[in-house]
Amino acid sequence: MQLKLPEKTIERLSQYRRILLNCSANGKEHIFSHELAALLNITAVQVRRDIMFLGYSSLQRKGYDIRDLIHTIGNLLDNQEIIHVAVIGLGHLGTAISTYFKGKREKLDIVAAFDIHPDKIGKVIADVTCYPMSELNDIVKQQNISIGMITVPPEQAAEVADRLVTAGIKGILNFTTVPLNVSPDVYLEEYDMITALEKVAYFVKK
Amino acid sequence: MQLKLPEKTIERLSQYRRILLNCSANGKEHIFSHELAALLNITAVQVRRDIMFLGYSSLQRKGYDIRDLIHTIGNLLDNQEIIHVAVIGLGHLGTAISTYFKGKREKLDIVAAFDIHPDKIGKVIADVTCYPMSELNDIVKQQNISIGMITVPPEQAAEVADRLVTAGIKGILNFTTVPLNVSPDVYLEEYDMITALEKVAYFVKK
DNA sequence: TCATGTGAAGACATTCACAGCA
DNA sequence: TGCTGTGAATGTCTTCACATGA
Repeated sequence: MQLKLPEKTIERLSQYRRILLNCSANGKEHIFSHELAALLNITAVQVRRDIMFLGYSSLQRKGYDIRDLIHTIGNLLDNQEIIHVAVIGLGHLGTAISTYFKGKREKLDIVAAFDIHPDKIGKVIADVTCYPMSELNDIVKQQNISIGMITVPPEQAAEVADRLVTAGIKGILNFTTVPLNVSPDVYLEEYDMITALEKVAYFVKK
Repeated sequence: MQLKLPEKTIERLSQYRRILLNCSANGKEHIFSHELAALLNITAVQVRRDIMFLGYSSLQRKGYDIRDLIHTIGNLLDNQEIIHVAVIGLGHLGTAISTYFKGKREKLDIVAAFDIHPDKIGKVIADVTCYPMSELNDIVKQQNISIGMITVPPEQAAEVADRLVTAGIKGILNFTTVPLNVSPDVYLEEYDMITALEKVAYFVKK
């Protein structure tokens, strides 16, 4: 569909956009590569290299046009249609994530949450309704949900992943601490906080 | 202190250990590189290469001795003394993380939480007491806390980071969506869920 | 002069391919 | 034979160095 972007570039584009949106909200119209770099603790060359991949060109001398750049990044990262997302597991983590995301991106919409606890079912958090796990398959299909975020306790993660795949999900973001195994046509991103903390601990001691 | 390990290897070592602990708890004593690899969706060569860095050698033919390997990894990742960790912001995210971690690692201990809301203060979640932000500086020093996990709303992240650095913290794990800027002798790890979700969305559409 | 865009070099990470051991 | 350990090749990412343009 598009020239292939390096994975790291994609991550940074997402971050550039977030910062640019913020700058734009503050009335800023142009930005230099070194300004953007400073805000993200990276080098200006890195920023320019990433923007190079977009094929975007600045107005020399005045830096990049913020509004333009936001659109260019959006064209690359976003889908045409809105992508529907579900949260599985509405404990503290699931709740935090739902609240966080809701309304943050036009093209990404959390449309449902699932849980097994009867007292959670029917609850509405940040506009997201919680359904029983038993309806997962039907609702994923009905609502055309293509991404699932797994925030259940570790013991249940593998089963939830299977059910998501069976329901026809296309991407999984796994917040649990167990690595998952899914069919290769489902994109899986592991998001592992224990590893992150242990890494910090490792560098702290040195 | 030790030969320098590649960053990626450190991340995987943390994951290997988690899996090995699990295997060990199930009574398994030896493991082949390809078994470990399959559990993490990586290649067996990768596993062997990482283990090579440890200087650890297997009993040929029977795979790696699980107990030994756990210790070898521990010697590398862990500190001698226990590292004290604080959570700043005891909303849903902070609560989830505290509950998650508590007691998961011998050498990493969450010893305090901080919040500004009066109704949170004094609460005890998973054995972690919540203190008012005003006491942050004192408690970090008293308790010899060297890592802070920031789980406050984005608007407050920068200020919290500054206060942590002033208090003498050595490492920060930032769960908020704003990139932070700290002095270079503080190790900073950004842990950005919006980027992770946007990345999944990108790969899903293709 | 000051910032961008980019070829080329360098650093880092993964995979190939195979020797060697039990 | 089946697995480990590793030199060498490949691939990916970052940085250097500098030509170019306003």
